[in-house]
Amino acid sequence: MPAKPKKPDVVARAQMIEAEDRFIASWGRMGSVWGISRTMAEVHALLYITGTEMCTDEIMSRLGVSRGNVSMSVRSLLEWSVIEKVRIAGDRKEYYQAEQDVWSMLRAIARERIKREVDPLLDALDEISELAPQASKGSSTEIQDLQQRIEAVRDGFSIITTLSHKFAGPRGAGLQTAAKLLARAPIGRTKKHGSKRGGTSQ
Amino acid sequence: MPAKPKKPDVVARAQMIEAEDRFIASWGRMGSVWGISRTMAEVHALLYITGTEMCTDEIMSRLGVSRGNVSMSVRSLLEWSVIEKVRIAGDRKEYYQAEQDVWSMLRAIARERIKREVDPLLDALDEISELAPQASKGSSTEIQDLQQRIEAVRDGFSIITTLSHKFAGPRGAGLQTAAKLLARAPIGRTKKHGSKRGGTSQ
DNA sequence: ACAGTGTTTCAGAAAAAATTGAAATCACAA
DNA sequence: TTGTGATTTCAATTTTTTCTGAAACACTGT
Repeated sequence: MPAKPKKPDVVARAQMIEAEDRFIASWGRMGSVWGISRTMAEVHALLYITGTEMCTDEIMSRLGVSRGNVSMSVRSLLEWSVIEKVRIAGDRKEYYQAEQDVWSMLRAIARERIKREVDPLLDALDEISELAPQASKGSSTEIQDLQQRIEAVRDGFSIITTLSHKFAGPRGAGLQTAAKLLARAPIGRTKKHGSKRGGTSQ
Repeated sequence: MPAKPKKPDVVARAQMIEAEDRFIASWGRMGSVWGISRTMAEVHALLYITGTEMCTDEIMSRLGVSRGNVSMSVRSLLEWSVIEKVRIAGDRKEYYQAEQDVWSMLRAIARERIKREVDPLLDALDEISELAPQASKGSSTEIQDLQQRIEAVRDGFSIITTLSHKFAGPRGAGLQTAAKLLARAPIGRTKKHGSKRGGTSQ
């Protein structure tokens, strides 16, 4: 048990819990917006923000959700590789711990989202492009236009996917370095949100 | 009225409709995954893939959805600036037409998604960071760690937002050029999906 | 094999989100 | 201003998604 350098007073402790809860709530809310179940996002937030490994029961009681829900959420998070199992000697329970490196985490999230949100669309577009009447010299402009529009979308997403795979690949600092690198290149202009603290820094 | 170079035969015409419907269905399905109402995505898909300006009733009957739903969807799409109103002389109805440039469209989508999915989180994180007990030399490691974790997430998203604003800004070919530029830089490795046709081409 | 823990599954319940449809509102020509 | 047709709004409804809880299952030590 690591020594507590200074025992935080009761007030600070309460504030910490409050801040954690708010973080969990915000992350959970975003989860919904991202098409992820709120609980799944909350479990992740809890493990990340506390940095502690926790077992099912601890998660259940802290978030006030059912065992089944925690079980399902944990499974998805493991698939996403944003948390991992931890075994604790002399304890039969499974403990879970969040990836603590933010960029690893963001890459993992990006990867999963591409997988869910872009790949299926690309597959569908390929299929549709084949199904549609083929454009050729003799085709009506309608047919040519249709093919051209499908192709345009397909190519756009294809480029985005390629890019993402480079940046969000599980190994390497792709996203991080790219982001930092590109953040300085003057392609456009930054907008607000540079308010508090270092912010965009670098 | 532009001449039809070759009147497409009935079969080709049917195939076109079929392809359009499939495109609409796929885009709609993705809409759900993206946290957008299915109808909103379908309306956009319809306007994009046909390239035609359409009025409320045409959209209603083609998609088989209610007037109210079309009205709401159209309003959102206008806010997203992925479609625009068109007035047709001597007609009292409003017509709508989709942005036809794919990169403009993708940039608009990216912009809106950042607005919905990242900005509120950044704001929340700032607030939480203030609310949490402030770290200082005398603080317990718990407090320092908490602040450090909040900060880490904040900075990550902050960089992503900055980047996105550069790439997805309404004017300029930010995303397109960046994508093309970066697509060749060997940061990682590409994976599948280069199957049919030009693919990632350029 | 079995007792004791811990985990997963899944049908039904609850909650959230999307959609309808009709009344209210608007916009414009006469 | 009034009449007409188009559009918007929103309470009620339908559909979809998420969550619960308890039974089934799995693992481990005896």
